[in-house]
Amino acid sequence: MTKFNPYNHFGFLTNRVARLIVKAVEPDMETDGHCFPASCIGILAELWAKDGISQKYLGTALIKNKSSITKMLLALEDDELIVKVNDPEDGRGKLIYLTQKGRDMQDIIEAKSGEMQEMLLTDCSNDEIVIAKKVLAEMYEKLYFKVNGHNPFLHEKNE
Amino acid sequence: MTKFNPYNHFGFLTNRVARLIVKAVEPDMETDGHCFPASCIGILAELWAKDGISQKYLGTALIKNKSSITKMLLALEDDELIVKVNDPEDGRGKLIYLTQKGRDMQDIIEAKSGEMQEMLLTDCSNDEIVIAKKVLAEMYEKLYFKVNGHNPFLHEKNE
DNA sequence: GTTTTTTAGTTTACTTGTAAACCTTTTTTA
DNA sequence: TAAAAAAGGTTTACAAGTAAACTAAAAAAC
Repeated sequence: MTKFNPYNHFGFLTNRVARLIVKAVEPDMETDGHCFPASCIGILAELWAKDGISQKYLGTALIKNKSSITKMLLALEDDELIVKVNDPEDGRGKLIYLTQKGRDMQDIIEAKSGEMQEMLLTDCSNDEIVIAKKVLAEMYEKLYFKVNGHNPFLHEKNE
Repeated sequence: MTKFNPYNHFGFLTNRVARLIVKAVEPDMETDGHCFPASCIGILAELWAKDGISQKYLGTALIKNKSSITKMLLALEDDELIVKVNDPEDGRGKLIYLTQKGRDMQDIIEAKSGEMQEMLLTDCSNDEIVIAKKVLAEMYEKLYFKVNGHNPFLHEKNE
């Protein structure tokens, strides 16, 4: 058996990088006074891409179950980043919309993300970064389909 | 403000891909009869790279706190994948070693990881895959240093 | 060399996330 | 169209992960 090299495995790399990003970003968020949990950024990301979506959709997109979504939305509602509206076309459903504050958060987070990328990837060329994103996006779409049985919504809206 | 494109952000991509991989792999693990939780693979990965390490190290490597490590090791011990040994050189410490069963798991998991990569990356060239891994490894090392104040252990052992 | 401080790991109490039962509305079907 | 099945969300009960207090050993300070 050959020695194990974790750097060869996307499961290892994506998991560690994702966790470390959260860990690295959290203290910044606190000092900036944005008090919602980092896990909620995923919900905001979906809403920035498309405002007014259902909780069910958020669940499949974020790979979380519906009770988790309910709780996260509660936190975002408390911070006045989103509002819940009864779906006029379906008495069961609710639609989630960003508030102005929620929309404003987009620039802040995108800026932070860009800063981080620059800081972390000083030894990578622009081409390499583009390729890395392409490969990850490819995995994302294939995995999403495998797990959820349909393609991610974001893609249609952002091609 | 321009439309948000999540595919441009490593925070989004790594987080989603990492979660989806776990979700996609879990059912396979159950049918194969490996009953330890997927989160524990991270511990095994560290041990495959270097057997006989401390719990403290596992904590920093996995970005988990020490009580989480204690619990995960309990699960792995129950499944007879690892053993805990008192550190002969430090009465406080314990060293974690793989059992034969734990070592055998390496091939199984590596095979699964390879299969997955092939299935997911049919539209990417080999070169692109290598570059993507390089970029992720770069981020991993920089983030690891930023969060933990020193470089990852694995790197020294697997260059 | 004794006292103080720090460190590795465990235990206990809490927080966050999930599964399962529930309510309400919609869709299916007969 | 009435009855049955399914679907979106919430609530409740549970599981997994974390923080903080604790134990015991080592290192540092004096």
